[in-house]
Amino acid sequence: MTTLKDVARASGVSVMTVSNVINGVPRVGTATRERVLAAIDDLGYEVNLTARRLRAGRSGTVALVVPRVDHPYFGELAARFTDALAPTGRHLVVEQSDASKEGELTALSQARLQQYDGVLLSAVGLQYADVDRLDADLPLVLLGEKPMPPRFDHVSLGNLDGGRLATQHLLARGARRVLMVGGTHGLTDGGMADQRTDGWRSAHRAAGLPVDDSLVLHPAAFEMGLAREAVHDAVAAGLRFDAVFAVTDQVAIGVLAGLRDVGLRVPEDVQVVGFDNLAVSEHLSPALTTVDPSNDVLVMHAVRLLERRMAGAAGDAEHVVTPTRLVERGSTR
Amino acid sequence: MTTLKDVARASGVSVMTVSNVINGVPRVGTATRERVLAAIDDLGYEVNLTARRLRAGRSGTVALVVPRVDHPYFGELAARFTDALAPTGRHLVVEQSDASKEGELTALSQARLQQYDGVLLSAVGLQYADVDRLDADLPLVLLGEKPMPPRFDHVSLGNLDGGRLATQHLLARGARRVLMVGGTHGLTDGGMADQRTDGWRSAHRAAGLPVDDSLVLHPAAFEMGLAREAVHDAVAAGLRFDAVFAVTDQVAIGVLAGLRDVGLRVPEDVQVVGFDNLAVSEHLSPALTTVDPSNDVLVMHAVRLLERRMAGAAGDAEHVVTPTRLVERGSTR
DNA sequence: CCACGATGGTGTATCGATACACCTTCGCGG
DNA sequence: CCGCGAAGGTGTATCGATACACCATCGTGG
Repeated sequence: MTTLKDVARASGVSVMTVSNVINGVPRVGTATRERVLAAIDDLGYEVNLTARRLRAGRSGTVALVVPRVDHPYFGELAARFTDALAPTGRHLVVEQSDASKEGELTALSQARLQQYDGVLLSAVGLQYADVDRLDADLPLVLLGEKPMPPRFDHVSLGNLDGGRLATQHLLARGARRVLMVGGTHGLTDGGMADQRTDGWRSAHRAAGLPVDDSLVLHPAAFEMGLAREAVHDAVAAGLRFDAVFAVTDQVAIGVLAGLRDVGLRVPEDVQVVGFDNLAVSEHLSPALTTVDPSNDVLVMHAVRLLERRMAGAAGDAEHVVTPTRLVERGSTR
Repeated sequence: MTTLKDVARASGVSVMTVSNVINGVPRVGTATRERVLAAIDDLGYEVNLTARRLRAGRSGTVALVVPRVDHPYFGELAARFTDALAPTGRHLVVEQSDASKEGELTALSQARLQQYDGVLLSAVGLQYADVDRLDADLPLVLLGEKPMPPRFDHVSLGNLDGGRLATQHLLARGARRVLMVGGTHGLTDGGMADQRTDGWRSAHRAAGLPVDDSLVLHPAAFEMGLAREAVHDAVAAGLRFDAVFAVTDQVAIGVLAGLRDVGLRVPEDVQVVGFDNLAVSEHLSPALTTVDPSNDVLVMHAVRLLERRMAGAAGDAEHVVTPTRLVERGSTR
């Protein structure tokens, strides 16, 4: 492995001069610079980022911590962040927090996160205490909906509004019994599902309709297969409904499959609304009506806030909630 | 920030003893060990991974480089690798190579990759020369189908077999004009699409049927929206076909949508087969018949080969191709 | 009763790049 | 012709952890 020293020797200057050339410090003469650049090219020298990071403190890298990237929502989010960070000259790496060895949250350890200039941390699946343990002076922006230590900047989606929007839409289209798949009964962790379910409740109240908690189905996880089964079970149990609000598009995909399995037509027999507006949703059969949570706004704010912290700003934490918007497609009338 | 020195001072021992405690070196007395651990706990000390990496060489981290994680195939792959690496005590981070600033392949630079103990590099979207530039002694396993420098271990999917399998299945089910969406005309880069298209050709020849290249549609990218439009255009142009082999499930989703748009029924009018067996595919309407490329086998081999290199093995590079398997669902008869 | 091995612990150089203070040399104004 | 500032360049300490050689103490077998 070639180091600064090798380049210095090869070009007959000191290591500092080589370092200065690499970092574009202007105090190097043109002839010298060229000699050094030639030597770098010659030896195929590349800077050791680990050493630079240790000495200079900066790494040029930002981490995005999400539960798993095989959930399309997080995959799409990661790609958005990558694009948003590219113009700033910083590089994004993705860490998955669900993949813990023996329940240890390795991805979340202070030691690991400290390697980065900044961290975008999706709060989904994390506990308040885990996050509270983190150093306050690590540039960190929280994403997602869980209640989290207020000392951190926090950007979240408009879950309450979105849940209300989705449900209102169904009610306005004539639905009277709106199944909430992936909802929660009462407050659990104050997270995404709680908030979206609250929106569902709130829309019922606003319309002067009763809130029937037996319509709230809570599968063990927000996965397509489980949602599909939940629909089978509900129908088998004789539960009557004329619409479904699925807590995520992912769940909605399972719901659409489940309804098809039991011979119910969408939107004629049952209307369906999702949440997230995944890329795949407009290509489903039928195309999925869904709540668009303005991920672009989320990303924009998160990057802005993180840049501010990385630049050393110490001010109060900012808490942002994105606007939501209903995207009407074929799964509702 | 607290360092080893602080802990040493607080517990009245040398930094080396603290280091030995942290690394579980057995030459530390029980009483001392406990005193040190107490001090660590007290001060909230966490090891500086950057310093450790610089000195000790190891980082405990493996990078997976994929084009983008918003493509479900890569998202699912990343999650699989994360799970496969967890038992080895190593940590996975995901880098995206498509996100280049001004066309620069930052994720692929030697400097960046050298930070990791090992690298799993998806060759999709990379050039031979880019990869050839990399140091041979970096533990690296190539994934994917492009022709790449043979000095690296390389695990790829059985694209040729899979393409043949898919097409054979369609022909066996009575199809006579199989549209290949996302195929290529002749050899382009020897990559995934070329190989799958070859499989399509090969199946035709094996069945004694003519190979009609006008049936090969090549959208600009393997995206749902473009595939959907490609189907519209083909139908509008009067192209006749009774089946579609989509180069990926992602493309197949677009194809299903496109066929629905123009009023063609699947599988009655047109049968469809995809490739990848994404999680979503079994929940589509109709459920998608697809080629399962044994990603678990891919992951297993890749991890095995990488471990071998990280352990210092120097032997010849191994090249593995995974077996493929057809998963029959509702999109074929 | 001494030599020697086991046990427990320490000092120092080092990984590679960079911050910072300092040193030359040269041109030019007074 | 001297002094001073600018331009170009260098030496050294340092970031934090670890490898390695070395040191001290003590128990025990010959």
